[in-house]
Amino acid sequence: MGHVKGMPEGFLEGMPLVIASNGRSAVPARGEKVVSMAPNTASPRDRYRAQVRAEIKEHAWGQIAGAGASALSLNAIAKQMGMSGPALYRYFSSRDELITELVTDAYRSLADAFRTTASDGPDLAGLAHAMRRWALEYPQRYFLIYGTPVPGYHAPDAVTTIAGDIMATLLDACTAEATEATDATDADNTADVGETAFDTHLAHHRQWAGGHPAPAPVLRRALTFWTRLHGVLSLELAGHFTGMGFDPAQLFAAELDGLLGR
Amino acid sequence: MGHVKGMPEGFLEGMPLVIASNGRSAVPARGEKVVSMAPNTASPRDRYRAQVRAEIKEHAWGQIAGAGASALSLNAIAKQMGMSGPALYRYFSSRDELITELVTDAYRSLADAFRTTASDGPDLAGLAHAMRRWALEYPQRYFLIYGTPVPGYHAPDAVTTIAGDIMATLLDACTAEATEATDATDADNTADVGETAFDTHLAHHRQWAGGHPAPAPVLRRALTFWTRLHGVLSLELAGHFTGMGFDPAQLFAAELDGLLGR
DNA sequence: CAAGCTTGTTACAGCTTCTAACGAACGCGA
DNA sequence: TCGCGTTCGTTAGAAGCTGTAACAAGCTTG
Repeated sequence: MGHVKGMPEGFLEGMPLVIASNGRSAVPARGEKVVSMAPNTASPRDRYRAQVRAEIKEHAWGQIAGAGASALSLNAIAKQMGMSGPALYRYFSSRDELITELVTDAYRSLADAFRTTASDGPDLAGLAHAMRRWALEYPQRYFLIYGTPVPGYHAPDAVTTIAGDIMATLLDACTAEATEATDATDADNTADVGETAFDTHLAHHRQWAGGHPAPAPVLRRALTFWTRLHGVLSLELAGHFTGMGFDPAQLFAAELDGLLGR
Repeated sequence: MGHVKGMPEGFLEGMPLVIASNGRSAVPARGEKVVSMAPNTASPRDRYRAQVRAEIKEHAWGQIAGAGASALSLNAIAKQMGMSGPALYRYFSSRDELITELVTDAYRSLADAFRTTASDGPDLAGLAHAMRRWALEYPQRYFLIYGTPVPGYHAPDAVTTIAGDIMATLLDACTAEATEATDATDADNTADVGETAFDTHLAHHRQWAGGHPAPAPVLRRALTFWTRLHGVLSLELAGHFTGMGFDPAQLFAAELDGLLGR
């Protein structure tokens, strides 16, 4: 009900508002409706618009969790919200735009989880566990980021920026680990890790580090961390271990142990 | 043209037949039409049916390569083949059944690539390179197997069987490597690999090995091989390295080097 | 040859995305 | 306070999809 004709009466008080404590997190916690604090000075109409957009995205996440991103239906979302299908196109110009927003939010969510963890000190093991915790809590978001790509699709600038943030956090932690290691032992024995051929290749192809001062072996370490954790995590989330009997958590822990040098 | 009304006249000579040399491979090479050798005694109708099914699958692979599995359209395939939409339902009872077939074929294709490689001797490095070669040649098949899962979907028995075959091949290679290592050095120093906590866990949860006699450390090695290679490969195929500048092949080689003990 | 099975056709229901035209409510400026 | 433009939600409809039903025509087997 509610929406009979035209804009719903009293739309400002019509929905429970939750002011986001963290100004960055664009992905609401389960069941909450969030309006960012920054555009508090915005016009009522803008606030209502942001509100509806957030509600649409929430229903979208619900649908994705239930049947995957490919089954996302704007029409179904509209019905759930008690309005007609075409009304949603006032808020998202197309289904693709909505999905792009969800992808961006997923990246932001992961970046937030990483940054939050790293704020308690740059610790690779903590980052790894944060990664797994986040992935298990939001598998849909994980697959939106790391799942099957759409052949024609090209990610917008926003996500490449956020992906850079995530990588920077990881590089910070790897750098901290490296300096810590050289502090613990004597100087100049960093070479005991072994300079590989790929390290020298990386030294010449490091623009992806975005100005991060980490030396090539540290870049390589970050890449290895990323690929190995993704290897176990993605297979676990996709259910490839389900029929196998062992505990994926223990496999993850074992892989992390290997990464941290036993 | 061709199809005007009813079954096309002279359908037996209507299409170029290629008799499969390998009786197992259900996935045809690019641009070929394959009919298995075994049901050569089948009725002409059956042969025609298999022929059309294969042609449908070929067009399906083309569509998947172009726009992803979610964009696969039976109607579009029918048009490409010059017949009406509902006609396809004589060959596949639903879109899901077609996709399931494609998934099964993808598994079979990977299993064939593995088996072929292993027939030249059980060599882990060779298996790894075969994996990457296959994945780069058929990224769509890789993502059909290891990509984003559909929440409700449960794989049919056929694919779990084939997945078991793949794992068996990998376990064979890992076993060969282990015995080779113990032959090279003296006896009873297998312990220098280090028995991890996860090894003992695996020793108690090994039914997934399907009766393979490999000891727990070998099981663990197979798992590690699988997850690490998948980690680099899936990120490469999904394009997560594209903007980064370095050569994915070298990252893969480096990871493989690490896996093989430098 | 004749009966039956198989395959193709068109028509249609019901879903989807998305556009177009319209009316009503909001809210800002005068 | 009043009015007018903007925004929003509506219905109608095009074009596409999956999948079903009814029917026509040809192969194939008794």
